[in-house]
Amino acid sequence: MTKTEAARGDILAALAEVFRAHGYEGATLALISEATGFGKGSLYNFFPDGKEQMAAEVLASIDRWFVDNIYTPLRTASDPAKGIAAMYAATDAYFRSGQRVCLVGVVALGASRDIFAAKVKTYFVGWVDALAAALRRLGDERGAARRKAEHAVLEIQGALVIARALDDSKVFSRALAESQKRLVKR
Amino acid sequence: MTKTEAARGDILAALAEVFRAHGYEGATLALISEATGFGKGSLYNFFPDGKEQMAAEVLASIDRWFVDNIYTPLRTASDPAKGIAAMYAATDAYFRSGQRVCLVGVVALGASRDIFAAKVKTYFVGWVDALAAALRRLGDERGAARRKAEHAVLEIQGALVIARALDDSKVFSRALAESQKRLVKR
DNA sequence: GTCTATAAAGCGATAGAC
DNA sequence: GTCTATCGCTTTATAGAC
Repeated sequence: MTKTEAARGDILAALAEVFRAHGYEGATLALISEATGFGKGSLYNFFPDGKEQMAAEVLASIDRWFVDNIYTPLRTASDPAKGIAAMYAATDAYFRSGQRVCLVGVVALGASRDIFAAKVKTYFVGWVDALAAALRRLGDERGAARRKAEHAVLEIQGALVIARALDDSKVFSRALAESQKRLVKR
Repeated sequence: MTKTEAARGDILAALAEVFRAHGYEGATLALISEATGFGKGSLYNFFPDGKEQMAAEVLASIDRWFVDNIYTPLRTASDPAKGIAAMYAATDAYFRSGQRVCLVGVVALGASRDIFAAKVKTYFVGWVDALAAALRRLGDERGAARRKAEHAVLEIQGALVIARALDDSKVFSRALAESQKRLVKR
């Protein structure tokens, strides 16, 4: 990785936090400028197409992170059950036990969904598919694996909403633990 | 109900749709003016404190609707199982099989959560409590009823995210049906 | 009560100096 | 590359005519 590529990664990480905290509509260039430490001129040098490009690249970088750190390990783990356990652990860490919101989920619920529909779909389909593959390796039939995987991802997104709404991170970690237990057991 | 109270109800309904579609930050007075059919001057005559008051009253009206049409029936149904079935049916109808988003959930995930934290909490606590009361009447022990109720509400919110993300309303209705089955059975 | 006109501030985006 | 200055537009909110 070159030096400028690494710097771009740092900028995308800061951008992601701003979009997470304020949503696409609420993330102003003033907030972005403050969070990244770059003036507007520099930001438009990095992202000629402005805010939309920033969000698109952030979503792409999040998807990349999940592919590398969650989906691929889930598919290639020698023990699928351990792979699933690692997924839940990584998910709890990534979302800071529910104190950090899922930007892709926020975009899915918001008005900007139409602009980023393809990226939103890719993210969730990737998650469901990788989890379903692990469940099949655990012996589940194709349809059951898909259905259970979709439901587990749904539970994670729901847990983020409820944890934020009740302002209680224990709700999130508990929901994840129960989801995992349910997934491996039945 | 007086004539002006009914008119205010109509305005709040139109306001709710705008906030649902664009979020708190994205709901501009221009959009609100178009949706309600009132000029900005009239809007500030109805809501002297502007956008924040509009959203606060919308959230209050949503909570009132859920108390009247979901929480209270859930508590007073002669058959708790039928009360729960009615809740799921009303929920599916209210959210238009997942094509309509939950404004309270959207607010919970967004930056405006801090402003409306109390109202968000009231809404979800009211739902969980009412559902837990029905489950207790079905024979569940106190802790189990609470835990299962919280999980069911979590599933509804998660289903809204996934249905919007995958752009598939079948996902929502199917998730609700499975949630209901799971809740009454075990 | 409802409107139009307008204020004051903030918005995304661009130009141009360095 | 990064900045400051600025454009043109939109934002929330207010004032005042009717």
